[in-house]
Amino acid sequence: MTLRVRDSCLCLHTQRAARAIARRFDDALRPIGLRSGQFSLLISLNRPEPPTVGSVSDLLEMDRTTLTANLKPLERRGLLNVTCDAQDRRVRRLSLTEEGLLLLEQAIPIWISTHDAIEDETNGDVDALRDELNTLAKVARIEAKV
Amino acid sequence: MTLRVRDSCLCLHTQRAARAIARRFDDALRPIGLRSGQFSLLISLNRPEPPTVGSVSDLLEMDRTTLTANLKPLERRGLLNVTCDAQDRRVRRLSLTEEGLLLLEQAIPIWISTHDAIEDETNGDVDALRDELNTLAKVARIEAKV
DNA sequence: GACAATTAAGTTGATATCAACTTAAATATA
DNA sequence: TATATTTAAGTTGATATCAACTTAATTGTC
Repeated sequence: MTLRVRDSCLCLHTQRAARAIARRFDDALRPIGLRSGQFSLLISLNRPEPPTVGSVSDLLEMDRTTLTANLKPLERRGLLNVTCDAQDRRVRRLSLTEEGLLLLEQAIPIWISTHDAIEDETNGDVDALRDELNTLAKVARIEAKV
Repeated sequence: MTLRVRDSCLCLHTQRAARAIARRFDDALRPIGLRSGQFSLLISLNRPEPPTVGSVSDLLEMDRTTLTANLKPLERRGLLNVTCDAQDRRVRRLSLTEEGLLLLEQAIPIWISTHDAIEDETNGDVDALRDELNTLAKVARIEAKV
């Protein structure tokens, strides 16, 4: 029985793939001092309208308090700013600094080459995988609230 | 450009799905005091021959030092034992205790119902997803060593 | 057998993750 | 308008994650 669980558990398999791919991007991004999660976070902030804490944590399927914690080292490095919203003072808006934007520009070519290499090696339908991951995330989220 | 990255990045999408599904299993397993990762770890130990630290961290695609850290709370709770190998004294062998096995038996039905619910909701080919996740993990691992 | 190289695992320090609780502001209701 | 409810976000404490460094034991080479 435990064998069946070990071999079929979607949670285990997703975690395992997530750790492996995160390490791959961590390695690639190390020269510019970013981790994979930090890159994903910065990418999520590059919008015309600075997003709120809640909207970014929803986008990343991440606990709100995790995001708060993750912002701190990036804010210390001057890569982003956290400012109060003018209309609603409960709301915090997250924006990239000039420095953050410059670092992101350095990160993009690294992301492209790393991602291309993984896609090439995968030899599968990457778009289908992405769709299935989105479905999985959505299902897990909705179910948890029922 | 950052939009393309955000929408297509396999790293981001895998992390996101991993967080969502982990929370789902965390919720389900909370009544028996296990997190999803702890459940996966205990499941990995339920073998005739107690596995070594290195073999389990390979199986879970997890850094060896992460596994060392994760063992501690479970060992404190008396769910597993860490013992020296008789042949090679560098090697540590990990085994479930009686208590750990009993807890695992309580966890199995929770896993089944949770996993079934997610599979039902997914409406997709879960086996294909699992295969693609395995490929992704394998590719990321091999590439990193080149 | 002595010593170098390799291998298995632990320690430390920084970031990541989430639950439970708290704070503060906006909104709804009396 | 006063108070209750709701909403957005922060704080604290525990576990999770990994890199860099270290320790200790085995293996290889002379």
